[in-house]
Amino acid sequence: MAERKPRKDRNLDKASWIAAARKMLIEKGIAGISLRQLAEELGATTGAFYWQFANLEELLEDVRQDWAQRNTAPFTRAIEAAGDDGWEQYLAYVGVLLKEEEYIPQYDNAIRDWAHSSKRTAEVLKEIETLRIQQLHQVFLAMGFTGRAAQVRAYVTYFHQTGYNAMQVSEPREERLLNIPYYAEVLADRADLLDLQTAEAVSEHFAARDSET
Amino acid sequence: MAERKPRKDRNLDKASWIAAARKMLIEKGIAGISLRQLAEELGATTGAFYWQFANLEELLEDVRQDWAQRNTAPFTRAIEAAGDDGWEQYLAYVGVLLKEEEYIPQYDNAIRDWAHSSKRTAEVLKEIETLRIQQLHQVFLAMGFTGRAAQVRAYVTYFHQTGYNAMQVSEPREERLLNIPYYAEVLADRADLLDLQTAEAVSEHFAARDSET
DNA sequence: TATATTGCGTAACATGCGTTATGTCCTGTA
DNA sequence: TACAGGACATAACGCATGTTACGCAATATA
Repeated sequence: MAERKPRKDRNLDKASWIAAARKMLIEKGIAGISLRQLAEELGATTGAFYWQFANLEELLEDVRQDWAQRNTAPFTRAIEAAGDDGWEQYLAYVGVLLKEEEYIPQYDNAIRDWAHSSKRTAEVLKEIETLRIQQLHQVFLAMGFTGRAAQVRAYVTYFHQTGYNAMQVSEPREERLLNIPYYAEVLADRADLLDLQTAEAVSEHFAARDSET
Repeated sequence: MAERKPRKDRNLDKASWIAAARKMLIEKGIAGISLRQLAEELGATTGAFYWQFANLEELLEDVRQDWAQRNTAPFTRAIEAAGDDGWEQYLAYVGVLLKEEEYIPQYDNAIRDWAHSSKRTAEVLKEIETLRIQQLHQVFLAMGFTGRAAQVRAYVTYFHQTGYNAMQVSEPREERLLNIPYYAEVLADRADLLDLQTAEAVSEHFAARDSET
């Protein structure tokens, strides 16, 4: 039962606890996080935890920062890499959403839930969301929309994304891809993508864009 | 400390507990609900609770049903009262959203949070959301949109609403009203409301519609 | 080789939780 | 007026939680 492993094999640094907490937060929500379960997940005990952190809140604050960085940076990178053209920026943004490799929508959901019971989390969430909407606003300005029209399109796009994630839609990937051109028509007023009639065509349109950079 | 009130004054029926639980759920989320605090809110103790319910789960199931009814019926009523015209139905739908008297957006948020930790809640949520999206789909069909275009507009409208609520936007009411015409232009492809240049004009447009029925 | 420090494991504490057993007052009925 | 049952309050049980005190082995240092 002791099973005390030699020092070299164990590597319980802060990052390990943060990673385990992130996983547990995404899977079970903030209420599902407990120190004992975190420790068990890592094959350790609560005693080990208090060597790295002063208390649970200190870990949770690190998780908030982990989220802010992981789920924002991919969009910033993609948009900046797309150049000055607004339409290209929009496609790059949607590309990150569709891949769901770097950006983890469930991470967003968990943070949003948590924000309802934690003032500090609500603070961080609000800060990041303001930043994201400003990013989208710039994209629509670059597309040629002005004033309230650009603002509203940024809102609709981001709220739609948030709502889609929050609902955990169980849409087949093919259906989702086939809808993309219609979203583009509604949100960006561009019919360009309506020519893409199959899911493969939509997918390739974004895949080709990836390898360009 | 005893402070036992006479029987006539107390009225601890099921509805009282459900109302208290609804309030607590909306304010603090599902994790903030505890039997002892509920009892304290009602000036009672946990003993009183178990006279009305077999256990906590039984109350929570009643809360789920309370939500399903309270936050769905207003839209159904408004749309049916609007007649056959799709555009009128859309305006009626937005009217309920704007009033925020019957429909409580925070109640939706709390249920959606809860759904992440409760399989049964996720089940009820999914059922209601499917129903809501079908309602919107019918509205856009009545407006003349067909096939995937009607479907996507139903999605965007509902996801946008969900996202707006989930983000707890702190938008001044005047700003929100001024944006409404632009939402209508994007989502319903109708520029009718763009003539409304002031918040009062938008507000009156929906107020006039209310008193018609 | 002796010692100090790092890096944990172990066990206990106080607290809050849902639930239950039991006691007790109030009210309706005869 | 006596009694039965409804409508609670009270107190305790078992459990999970964050936190802390303490012990101990592995490593670094001298």
